[in-house]
Amino acid sequence: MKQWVSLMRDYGWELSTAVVLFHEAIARRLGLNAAEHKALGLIVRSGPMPTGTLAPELGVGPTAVTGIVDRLARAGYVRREPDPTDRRRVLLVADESAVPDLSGIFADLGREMTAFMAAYDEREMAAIVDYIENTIRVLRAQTVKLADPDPS
Amino acid sequence: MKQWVSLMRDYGWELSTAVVLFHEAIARRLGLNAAEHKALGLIVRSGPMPTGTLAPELGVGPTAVTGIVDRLARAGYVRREPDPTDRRRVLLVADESAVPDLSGIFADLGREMTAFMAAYDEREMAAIVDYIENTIRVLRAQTVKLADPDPS
DNA sequence: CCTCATACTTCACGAGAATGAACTATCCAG
DNA sequence: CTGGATAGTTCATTCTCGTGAAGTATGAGG
Repeated sequence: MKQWVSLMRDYGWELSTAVVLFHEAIARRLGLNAAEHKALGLIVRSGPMPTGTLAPELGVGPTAVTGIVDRLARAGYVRREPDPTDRRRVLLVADESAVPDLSGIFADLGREMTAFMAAYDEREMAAIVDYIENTIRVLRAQTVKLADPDPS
Repeated sequence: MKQWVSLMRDYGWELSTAVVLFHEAIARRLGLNAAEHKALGLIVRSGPMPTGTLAPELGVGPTAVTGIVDRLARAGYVRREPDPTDRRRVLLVADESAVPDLSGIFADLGREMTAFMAAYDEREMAAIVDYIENTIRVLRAQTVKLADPDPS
């Protein structure tokens, strides 16, 4: 069992690198820099959100968000909509239709993932899900620890 | 079996996000931007390499590498050494000793990963390794496809 | 040797993006 | 209704970083 440890360490590193490079490739394909890509991801996943919510998530000041959203809006990936409940606010809504060739990439990705995962039985699948869940948990914990140098 | 598919899609997204945020947190902790972090990773993993090798990997011109390496060298993460076989070249060598608090993070990460992985038996472990291998393969393939918009 | 190519650096410049102050519009508490 | 707080934007400024041209040093072929 001991030999798995170093093996997994290498695999973890390679997977991590592959994920990062994949993200970078997507951003480049969309013509977005890191901050814009991150912002778009947040808007797509967390649904319509006000501008102010984005600033702390991105780690930039509120003024920078205006520029980031300007570029995303100009590219057509998001649009600004007034918040009906608070007219000071501007809700950022992802424009799904404006991601032309990327849907093909994600479709390919999903198809290929599904293809090789079809070979797993229930117990193997459960183990994989467990592995992923725990990896996410551990990564998040270490990320928090990295952001907070002095946990007093 | 069908319900796994959408479940895995969400997990894939979350894992991917966690990995990216972890990388960003490391870079910030080291005081490095994306290019510098990427360069350091390449030097650490692929051993001593000449400056010129880095430029295409980072997607920048050779002149930019000088600045990137300057910052890495000033921070103490790498040092320049003359190539004994070709005195025009400058070899970039990672300085392992200059990563103080980060070794603790990686030690924690490895320990926690090892901890929950101890519960898997051989067959489960094999499934997980297979999953990781295939995911890496698929991600790399899609990354290439993204970089090359017109595969003629 | 002499010439040309290669490896890296230096420098001046320019593009991109984040910042803080100031401004407008809106909400809310008293 | 009035004063103060909040949401977002605009503007001028500043900073970072990559580029291209030019310079230095070294290697390789005739």
